[in-house]
Amino acid sequence: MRMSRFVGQRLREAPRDAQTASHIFLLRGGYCRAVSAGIYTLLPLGRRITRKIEAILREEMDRIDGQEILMPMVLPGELWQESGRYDQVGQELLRFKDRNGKDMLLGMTHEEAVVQIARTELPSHKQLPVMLYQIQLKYRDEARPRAGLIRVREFTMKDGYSFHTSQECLEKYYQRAYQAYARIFKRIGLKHCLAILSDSGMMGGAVSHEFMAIADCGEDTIFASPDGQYCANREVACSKLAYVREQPLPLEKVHTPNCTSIEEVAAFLGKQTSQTGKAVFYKDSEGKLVFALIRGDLEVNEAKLRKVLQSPELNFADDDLIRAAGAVPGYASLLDLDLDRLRVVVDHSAAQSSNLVVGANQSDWHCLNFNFERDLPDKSKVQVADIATVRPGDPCPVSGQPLQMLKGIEVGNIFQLGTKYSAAMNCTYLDQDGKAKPMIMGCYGIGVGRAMAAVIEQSHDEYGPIWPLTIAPFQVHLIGLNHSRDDVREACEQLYQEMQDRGLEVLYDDRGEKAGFAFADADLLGIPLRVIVSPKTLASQEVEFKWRHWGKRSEMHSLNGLVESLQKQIQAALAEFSDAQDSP
RNA sequence: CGGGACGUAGCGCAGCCUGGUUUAGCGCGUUUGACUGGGGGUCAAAAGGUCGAGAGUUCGAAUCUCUCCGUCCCGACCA
Repeated sequence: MRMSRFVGQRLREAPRDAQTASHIFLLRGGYCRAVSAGIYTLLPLGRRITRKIEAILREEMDRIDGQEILMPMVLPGELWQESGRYDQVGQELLRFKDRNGKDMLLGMTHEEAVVQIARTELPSHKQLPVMLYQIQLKYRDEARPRAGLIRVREFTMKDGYSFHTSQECLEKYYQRAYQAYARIFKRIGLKHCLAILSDSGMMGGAVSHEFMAIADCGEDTIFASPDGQYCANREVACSKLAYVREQPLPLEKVHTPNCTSIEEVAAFLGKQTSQTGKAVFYKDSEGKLVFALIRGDLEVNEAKLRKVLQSPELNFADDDLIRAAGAVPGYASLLDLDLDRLRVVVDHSAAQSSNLVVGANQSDWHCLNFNFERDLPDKSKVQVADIATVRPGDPCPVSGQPLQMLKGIEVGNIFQLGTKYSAAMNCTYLDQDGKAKPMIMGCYGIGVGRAMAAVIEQSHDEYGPIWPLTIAPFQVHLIGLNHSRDDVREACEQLYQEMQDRGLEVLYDDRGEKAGFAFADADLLGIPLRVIVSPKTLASQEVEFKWRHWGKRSEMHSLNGLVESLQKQIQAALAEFSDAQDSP
């Protein structure tokens, strides 16, 4: 491709809206343009990259026996009513009516659509297992798109769905998918990518992993053990905290005027916050009050609590609701409370610690020496669970080592769905025994544009992206300096022709711009190999070449045999990514 | 949905507070020409604007008031 014809202007300055490296460089380099909040057009540069990522995705999905299909982005509401999600999912699902007034929606994920296919196309156990995948647009009406292509409303996703006759078969396939994902991210060039335990959220299902590209701008918080034995999303991460166990002392009421916060109470009584119990109130999906009790120095993890309560929604309760249940805000306590009027969840930290300071359920009074086992004889109305937010440095649940906190971009995820959708939507097969059974499903997603952005976050310098050869928009950037001179132009044209003949992907800067201008553009394009032709190099029948990741350093190479040499270097470099080709 | 900021040419900004010599400027980019030629060069000329939209105040509004829309940031939410 000749740069004089190539669409996508480089910008000297980034739009003010762009904050993260990937957002800035994607816009400055002319990879994409915003159309609306979280909605982008990919320009040729960006599209060339996503096509390469998509090609890798197809290869790896095919290698684990995936079959590509293409489902529509526009779906009838009734299909989602079958699974129950039409009403469950919130405003991220964009609903609208067609001209006949029929409920329609834009697909944000395709379980329903693929189940519709599976239940008609796969009637027999003999056909299973099967994995169907697609690379298709999704739409999620995000409340807050951000960071360029990292969090968008419309995006391309590779989503795959597997169908099995047994949990065992699903687990086996899940392992293959896991391996395929590891290969994919390696081939795409994501260097720091962790597979972590995650919350399956609205997807349902028991086991799931998220693949996180570690990057400071990532939205997800990860807790990782330094020895690599444990790695989990903050939403599910747990730790092995030690709890203070002592001989229980008698309950004692103490006057604590104007001490409505844990810090105030602890300071007033001369205690550590970890010697107190904190009451946190929420309102669940049905509007019922939730009383969460946790050790004073810890925070409630709402994602965990939501799961314990099986409540998709959870909001802080207002004081009126708390009072209505008979509790006193600021001094609330499980003691002297009618537990039928609310839901109670007690964190292990509060259930297992001895002699905590808790509220007395009376304004300006607390109780010393609360012991859960002793002081709440009727445990039937109380759930004890892990609802604590892990803190950096807390001990790893596996190794006991202090957990590190990392930020990550979720570039992919895999779920063992089980029969959630097949059961709800009557997706059954006839088994050997002649009985209809629901298929056991898994699902596997990767965001294409987000993966591209994540690569920039991990691989750039102050001048622009540094693309891995496997997904680079071009392999070679050929630049002619003093391009108006016949000898330079002719040498460039000849090289350009030869590179194309040999199948190299080459972008040829034939614009005749000044060196500084051309180099600055080249840095923003981030093409791995750069070849520079100028009167200076031609004087010795040479050209200059360098790898983008070298920075400004370069080497000379004789014109003779140049293209062959580049081809070899490219093959060698690609081979470094392709030990991923080994069978799992 | 809560908090904050912003909206003037493709991009970055000034002007607004204190309304009127503003025919709305500047830098980058774009077009034309010349000189240049190794890290966004110099000179000359040019094109490009419903000042986010609407209403109001005023003799007069980019500037003051109100409403709406849009965008970004923090939080909430997020298969």
